[in-house]
Amino acid sequence: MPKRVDHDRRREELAGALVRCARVHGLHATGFREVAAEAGVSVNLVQYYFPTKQQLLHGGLLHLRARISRRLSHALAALPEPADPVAQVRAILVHLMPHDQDSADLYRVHAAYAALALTDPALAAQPHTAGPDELHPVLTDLVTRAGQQGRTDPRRDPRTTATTLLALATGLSAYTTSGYHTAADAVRGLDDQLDLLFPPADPSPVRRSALRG
Amino acid sequence: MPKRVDHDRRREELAGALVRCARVHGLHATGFREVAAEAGVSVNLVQYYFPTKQQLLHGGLLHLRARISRRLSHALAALPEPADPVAQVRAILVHLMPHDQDSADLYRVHAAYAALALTDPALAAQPHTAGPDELHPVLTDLVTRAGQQGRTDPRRDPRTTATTLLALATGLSAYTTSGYHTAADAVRGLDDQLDLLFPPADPSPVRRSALRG
DNA sequence: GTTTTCATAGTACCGTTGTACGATAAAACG
DNA sequence: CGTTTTATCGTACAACGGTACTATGAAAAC
Repeated sequence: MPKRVDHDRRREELAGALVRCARVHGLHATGFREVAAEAGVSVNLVQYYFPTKQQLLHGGLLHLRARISRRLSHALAALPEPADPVAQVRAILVHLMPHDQDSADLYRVHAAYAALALTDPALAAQPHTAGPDELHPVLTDLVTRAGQQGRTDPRRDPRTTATTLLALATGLSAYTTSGYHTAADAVRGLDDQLDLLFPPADPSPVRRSALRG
Repeated sequence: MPKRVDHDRRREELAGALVRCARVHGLHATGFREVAAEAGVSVNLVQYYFPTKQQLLHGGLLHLRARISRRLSHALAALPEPADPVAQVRAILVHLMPHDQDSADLYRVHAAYAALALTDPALAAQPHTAGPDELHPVLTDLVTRAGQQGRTDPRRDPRTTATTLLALATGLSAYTTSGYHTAADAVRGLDDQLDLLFPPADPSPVRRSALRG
C-alpha cells in the first residue's frame, strides 16, 4: 500500500460511511465497529483518522453540512437567470426539505444530530449544528428584496417572515420524515404559505378581499 | 412496607423520573440505573414495574403524552366562555410549544422520542409517537368553524391551514429548544402567522390592500 | 540497501448496560 | 401463629462500547 494517503479524502469516505449507518440504525447506535464494517476497513483505521468518538461525530456533521450546502448551491445555480427573490427563497426551502431519497437521508441524519445536540454540550457548541444560523440572514435578505419589488405587505418584518418560512420548512420536514405525510404534501404546504406571503400578481380575484366589504 | 401498592401510581412515579433524567442527559443515555437513582429506589425495582427497557421507554412516552394532554385540556378550559375558534387554535398551539420551564422539559423529551422513533421501529409502531395524528383533526375542525364565521379566506383548505399551523409550531419549538431564539419570539412568530391567516376584524387599514391598486 | 515512516490490521482491556438470580422484611390470609 | 404473597434490595453475568497496545508490510529517505 502506498505510503502517502490524502487524509481529508479518507475522512470524507469514513464520514460518508458514518452517515450511511446513522441513516438506518440511528446516530447513537452507530459506533466505530459499524462505520468500519460499512467502509470495509478495520476498526482501528477509523480511529486512525478520527481518534475519538467525538471527533468522529464531528466529522460526520461536517460531511453532512457540506453535502447539504452543495445541494443548495446547485439548486440555486439551476434557477433561471433573472433571479427572482421569491423563487430563490422557494428553491432554498424546497431543497432543505426531504424531497427525494438523498435529501431524505440527509435530513434524517441531520435531525439525529439536532436531537443529540440537545443533550450533548460538545455537539451543541459546534456552530450550525441544527439551527438556521447562516440561512436566516440569506432568507431575510431575499425577503427584503421581494418586499422592495412590492411582492409582499411592506408592514411585515422580513426577519419574521424568514423565521416563519424556516420554521415551517423544518416542521413540514419533520412530519415528512416521520411518515405523517408525503414529501409532495410538504412542498404543497410550503407553496401555499409562499402564496400567502407573496401573493402572485394575478388577474384572478384578490385572495383576501373576498371576505371583506 | 405495605403489601399492596398501586402499580399504576408507581409506574407514573418512575416514568416521571425517567423524563427528568432524559431532559438532562438525553433519552439514549438514560438507563435503569439513572432512573432508579433519580427515583431514589433500587435498580431492580424499576425492572419490577418495567421488566424490559422497551417497556420503560414506552411507559415514559405514555407519561409524557398524558402530561402534555393534561396541560392542553387546562389551557382550553381556561379560555373565556364564548369559545372563539381562533383563540382555541392559538391556545392549543401555544401550549404545544415550550413557553415555560415545564413545557420546555416536556418538549425536549418529546423531541428525543421523536428522534428515537425515526430509527427504532418498536417506538415508531406506537401510535402518536411524534406526529400530529390526533391534533390535526381538532385543528381542522376549529379552522373550519373559523371559516364559517368568515374569519379566513374561504378558498383555503382548512386541512392545509391546520397542517401549516402545526408544522410552524413544531419548527418554532425546535428553534426555541435549540436556543436559536426565545420562547417569546416563537409565540410572536405564531401570532404573526395567525394574524396572516385570520386577519383581525380591524378598523385599521386592511393588511394586504396597501400594496395593490 | 538499510532505516525510518506511515497506513493498515488484530487483539486486548476496562467501563457500562440490560438483564437475571437469589434474599428479605412485611403484610395478608388461613 | 404459620404460611404465602409481594414489594423491595444487592449482587452477578454476559455483551457491547470506546479506547489502547502491538504488529506488519510497503513506500520513502538517505
